[in-house]
Amino acid sequence: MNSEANAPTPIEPMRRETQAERFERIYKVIRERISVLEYGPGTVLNEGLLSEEFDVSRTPIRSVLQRLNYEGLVTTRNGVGTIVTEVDVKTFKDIYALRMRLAEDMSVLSPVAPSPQMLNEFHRLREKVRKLREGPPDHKAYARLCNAVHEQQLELTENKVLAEINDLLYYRAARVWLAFLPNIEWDEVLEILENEIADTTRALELGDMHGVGNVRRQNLFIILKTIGRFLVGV
Amino acid sequence: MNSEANAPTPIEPMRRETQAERFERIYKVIRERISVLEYGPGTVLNEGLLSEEFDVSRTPIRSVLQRLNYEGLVTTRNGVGTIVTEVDVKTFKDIYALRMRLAEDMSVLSPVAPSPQMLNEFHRLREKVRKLREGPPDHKAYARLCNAVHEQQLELTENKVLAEINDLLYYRAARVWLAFLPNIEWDEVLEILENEIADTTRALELGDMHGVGNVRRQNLFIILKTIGRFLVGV
DNA sequence: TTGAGGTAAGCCGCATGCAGCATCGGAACC
DNA sequence: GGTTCCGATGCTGCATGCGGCTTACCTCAA
Repeated sequence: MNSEANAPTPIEPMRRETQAERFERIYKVIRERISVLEYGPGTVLNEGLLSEEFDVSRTPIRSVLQRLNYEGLVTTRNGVGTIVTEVDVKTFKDIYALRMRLAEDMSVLSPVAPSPQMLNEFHRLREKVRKLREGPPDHKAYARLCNAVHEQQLELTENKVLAEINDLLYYRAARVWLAFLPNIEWDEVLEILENEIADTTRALELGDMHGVGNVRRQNLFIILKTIGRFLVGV
Repeated sequence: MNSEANAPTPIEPMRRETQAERFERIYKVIRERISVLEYGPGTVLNEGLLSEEFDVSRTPIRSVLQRLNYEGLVTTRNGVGTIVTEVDVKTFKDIYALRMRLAEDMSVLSPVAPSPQMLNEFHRLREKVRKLREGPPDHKAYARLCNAVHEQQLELTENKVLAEINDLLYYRAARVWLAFLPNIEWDEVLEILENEIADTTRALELGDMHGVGNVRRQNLFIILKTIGRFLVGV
């Protein structure tokens, strides 16, 4: 078939996927499904079905689910299945309070100088939000966009450990916000997001990393307050 | 044998250990061994040997090792074994910088009012340090004491998520300090620890939670600086 | 003596069979 | 009709055999 010179693929000539790479791939797929509420809280994940879908045995699937378990996204119950967690109000508040602090820390501890590529990426994300505003509500697309913004924000610190923890906390509680979207005006939701991106970009262009942290912090606060409006009775 | 009234064990009448409990037990044993340098950096852990020691198959041992892997305490390499990680200098600094911030956060976010039991516990710990100062250097006992102090400090916040993260970061990097102990005067090491406990107790008695955070922060700074003395050449 | 190549042993990653647990529905009894 | 018990079903947890990877040692040749 192939080989025999010709060099059709200069780099990565048919390299098979590593174990670790496959694990990471499956992990991220399932995590995203949880984060965009494709697997909503209470959903029961079946090891057998997942192993069929990803064409591996139950063993590696179990590894992935165990990791998601440690990260608080699912809980596994013997004889039943692996269940996507509900985030209780107290935990949600704890996480957001902490994320607000960490947003400041990020700009204090080891901020990175904003690169042109990064600015470009933020502009691109803002454009995507604008596109989304024109169409009808699409919560999944919105969620994916939030994930992408989050991904970029992780790049703003050189402190890898801090970035890791931010990542953990984001995926652990961000989906609560998604669950509240139906109660909120669609355009308002997107305006909040676009504002955050715009403000962040502005601060980045000025090299004002402290400002970037404040924007993030303020945004988390807005989300916390907005959700709080619906929790007064609880 | 038993049963037939008599009630020899009023509570927990011969209840077998749950899966989760066994997992937690094995996990904590291995984590402690790593944290007190019984398994020093570079040590190769063998799934087969561990499964013999704990009298289970390789499967649950693998679960525990995978968790330790996610937490950054070990890395598993195919065909070789599970290796206790070395903490590189940069990561160490990142973690301590973060822990210093979190020490403040702990007293700001959700401090708990100090209870008499807690004060008692701190007094007890201080007594233990005094005992340790009288004897010859015993790094393992010192390490266990540090773990115990850490455990108590986790009780100082009601923010469970914050406590979790503190725990993760502590076990991930605290053993670096232990590795430097041979370079430092034994009595100085214990004095630092006793001072921290004493200062913390004093602040707790005054209900000054902010002070507690500052004491913790200052102590982390001392450790960071002390280690820094030996890293100038690196 | 030194270097390289090959071989053998040991370990982890995966697949799979089996046992224990949880749940649901039907049947039997009150 | 309502309730309780029990059996069937399906799922996760565990044990284990096998394949692939890594490494160390031994051999042989330069």
